[in-house]
Amino acid sequence: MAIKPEDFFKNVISHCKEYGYIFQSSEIYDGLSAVYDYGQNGAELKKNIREYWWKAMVQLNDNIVGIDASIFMHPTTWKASGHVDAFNDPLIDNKDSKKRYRADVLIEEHVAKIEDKIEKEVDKAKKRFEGFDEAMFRSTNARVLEYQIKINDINNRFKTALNAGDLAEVKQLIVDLEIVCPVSGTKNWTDVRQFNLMFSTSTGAVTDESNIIYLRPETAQDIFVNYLNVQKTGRMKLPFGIAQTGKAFRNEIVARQFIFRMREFEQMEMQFFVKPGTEMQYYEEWKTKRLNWHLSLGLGKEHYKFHDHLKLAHYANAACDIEFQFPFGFKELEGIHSRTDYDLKQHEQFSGKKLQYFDVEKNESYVPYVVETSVGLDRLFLSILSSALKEETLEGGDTRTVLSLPPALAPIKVAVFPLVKKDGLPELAEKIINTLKFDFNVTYDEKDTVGKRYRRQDAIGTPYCVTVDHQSLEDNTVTIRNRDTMLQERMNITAIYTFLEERVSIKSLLKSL
RNA sequence: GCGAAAGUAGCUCAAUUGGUAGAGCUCCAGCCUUCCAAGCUGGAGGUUGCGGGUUCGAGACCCGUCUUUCGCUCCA
Repeated sequence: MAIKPEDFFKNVISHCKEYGYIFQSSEIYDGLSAVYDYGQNGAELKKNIREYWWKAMVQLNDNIVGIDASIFMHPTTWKASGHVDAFNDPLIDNKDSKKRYRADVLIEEHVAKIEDKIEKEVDKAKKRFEGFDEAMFRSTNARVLEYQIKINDINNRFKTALNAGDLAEVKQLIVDLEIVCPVSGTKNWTDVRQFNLMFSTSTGAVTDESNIIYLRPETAQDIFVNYLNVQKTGRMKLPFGIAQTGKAFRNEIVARQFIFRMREFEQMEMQFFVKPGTEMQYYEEWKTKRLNWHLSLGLGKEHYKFHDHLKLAHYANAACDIEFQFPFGFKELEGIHSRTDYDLKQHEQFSGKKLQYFDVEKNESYVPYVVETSVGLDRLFLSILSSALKEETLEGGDTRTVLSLPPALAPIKVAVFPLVKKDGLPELAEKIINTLKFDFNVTYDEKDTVGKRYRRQDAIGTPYCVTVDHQSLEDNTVTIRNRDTMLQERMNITAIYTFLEERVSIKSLLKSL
């Protein structure tokens, strides 16, 4: 009974909503496109993933420290990083070919065509007249002058419109010039829109150009601008890393596929500073380490693959993605980039401050190279949740929905039930909860038959259920039932803590690395 | 952004050519019940995404808009 990937993905989304993992933002107001909220279970799962990453990075590596920097940064940061200039183009789409163009390029190309016509006139005249005075011809020939006036008009209109931010006028110009799409040959254009990757707001009570401030589109720059602070105060020696988790914001043109691409999302990044020339060694090392971290979650090796970037960004000398097989195909989960000294050098240049490291062995100062690991927390969440969700057919033809989350990451670690809600069983269950709740997230349920309660916990991914029965009152033993195998074993109440500690703690997961 | 499909109770879905919005599950209060969802009684929950229009009458038809999924596009 194969289920279509498309339908399966819909199941994941509705399961997330039904069991308190993810809600659409502002749902009662019809929602906000590509923004989602984590519910009571989602927040726990997300927190556990973050904690596992943080401890694996910061706690297990004595040369990596963590910071928590702010979302607002000095506007010059984004000039230095290249984000301000990279995404500021007026764009227009042709509705027939569905191709997107930069409006300024379309107009420039049109102007270039008119210039070609002038050149043709000049060439023709050159051949016709002996002792041809080109400058004189250009300034007096009626046809050339007409073309030249046209060009000047276009350029003036375009400049005025652009400076005034009048995008309707830019479109009108394209319409007036009867510019057609090179692919479809039609003039069926959308409106001109200005796209900027970054969200902006302003500081202070008065809004004007001077106090525009951006929400960071990536967390990496916080680490670069704090590089020297951390290195000096932490007495860090190369190679060392700075880790950070936090929100980033991108005004995506198309944000889709549930929490895979959101406008507000959370990154977990680590920038590893190394001696120039050693970066490839550490690049390879981190590729291996990060893949192993993912594999430790037990979602299945076959779901992961590396994708090496053939076309490198201007700052990188090596880059790859760890891709995961989502319900909609293999997509980027984590990026590992060798960023050279590009970022620190840019910040040196724009800030005028030296961001160098004094190497006592070589007795010289230099700007370190950087190897970055950057994973999307929300994507990680989706990878875990979508591979955990299963519809099982049991003996006897029953089906059950089970969320086989890695036990250490599950929102609720254990549920405690009284077999029936009388005869003192609820009281004993409560006692057990009181011994466990300081170390584990525990829940209690006495409604409906115990079988039904097991299934409820299966659906939210609780790895273990403890059931108190009449025998418990006599010999202090309970049954503990495994989510995945559905098998039960009987143990003494005092043994529960250690049993769980070995199976559902972040510590148990860290030890497996 | 373009194109396609969809939006009715918390969930999954009904509602004849336009004629009083229903069911199952869930949830809540009880009853019954000695370990894997299905027993009994009662109850809650909906301006049919939102706004207009056509009509005596709209969940259905028309227009706009929002949201979601899919394809294209985009993703230094």
